[in-house]
Amino acid sequence: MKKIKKVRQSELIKKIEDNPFVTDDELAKFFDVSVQTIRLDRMELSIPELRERIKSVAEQTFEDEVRSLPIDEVIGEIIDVELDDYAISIFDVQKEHVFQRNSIARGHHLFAQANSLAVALIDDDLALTAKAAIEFCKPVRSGQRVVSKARAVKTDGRRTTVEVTSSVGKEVVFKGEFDMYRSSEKGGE
Amino acid sequence: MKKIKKVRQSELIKKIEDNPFVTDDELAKFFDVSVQTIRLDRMELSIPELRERIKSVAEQTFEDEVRSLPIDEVIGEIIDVELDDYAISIFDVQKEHVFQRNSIARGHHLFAQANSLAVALIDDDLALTAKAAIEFCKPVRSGQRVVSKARAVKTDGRRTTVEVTSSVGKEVVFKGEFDMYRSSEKGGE
DNA sequence: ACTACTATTAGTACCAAGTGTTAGTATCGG
DNA sequence: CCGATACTAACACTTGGTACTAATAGTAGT
Repeated sequence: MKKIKKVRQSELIKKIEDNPFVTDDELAKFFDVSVQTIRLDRMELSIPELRERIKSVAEQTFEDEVRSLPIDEVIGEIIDVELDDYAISIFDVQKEHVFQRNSIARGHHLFAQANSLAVALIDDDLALTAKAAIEFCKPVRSGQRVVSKARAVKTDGRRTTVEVTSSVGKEVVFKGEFDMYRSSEKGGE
Repeated sequence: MKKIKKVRQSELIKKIEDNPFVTDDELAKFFDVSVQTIRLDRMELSIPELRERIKSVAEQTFEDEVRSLPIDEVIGEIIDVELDDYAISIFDVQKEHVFQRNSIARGHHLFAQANSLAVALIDDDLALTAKAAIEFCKPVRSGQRVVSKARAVKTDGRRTTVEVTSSVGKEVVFKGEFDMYRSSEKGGE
């Protein structure tokens, strides 16, 4: 005997979630009902048609791709910099930067903001991070704006120590000490 | 005067790459030619139709999602994991991960691989990085494959210390000690 | 000037995967 | 047995195309 409506509909949901690329026709054959019944089910469950499903999946990807491009360029926006002295950047935490489960920002984004700020601070063509000691003081959530402040505290030949503090409002969320390496010794200016 | 064919076609490619969701009709209006001309152009350039474009974008996402479903949001590809013990991931450094000037991988990518591996290693819904001490031992370049190995070395209540070592071939390029926090204490097994 | 050729436009038939609507049939509970 | 719910069927219409044919405009070659 055929499955009862409720059962079919709940299985339909799973089926479509599992493979959003399935057509009404295929579903009809699978459940051994008419295409119309599948359509009615979709109506009742307000599941959009195949093309809309595919489109929305594609739109997600596309937006993600577009948004993750500039991540490599500069993480956060540098709003002030005095080379070999201090630098400030801001970074707006958005949905794509957080864990889906708990909407807490993934550590590497905060690290990336601080690290790239430390790199930007060094007045040299080739600045690399040699070591770092970091601390994630408080979780950061989607929608929050992180202000990162970097300060060069010590320079010794090709090594520069940079201290970075990131805050949301007045609360410190991240602290790091970056040991930076440069290709040439700091020239006297 | 209208643009010559060659020009239109090269712009058409950009236009579609830029926004794969554009219809022939919209393109026809944009270039002020007939829909048929756009279709002929697509044929010549072997650009698939709207739905196929969208579908292929969606398929990518879907495949990606499937791959990262259980081990959510990891940088690099996890190839082995034993929860609360060890984990291994690989990460292929590509052009977009390096500084343009010197083609050396940006630190935060190596950090991200190590950090997300440390997160994946923790057998808990909510794993966060509290502190980390890291060292970039050797520059990594575009095209190289970084193998990252994480090992849980100490667990004390909600704190777990994870040691991560990343190598290219036999050479260690990154070392890190991550102090991870979990939402619930590790259950005795 | 005539021909050849390219680029463009127009129009037709067709397809997939639907929507929206109306109508008819089955089946089950009370 | 009646009526509600569930299901099926049929038809017109929509989008965004493919595939094909035919007509036209402009340009170059000889």
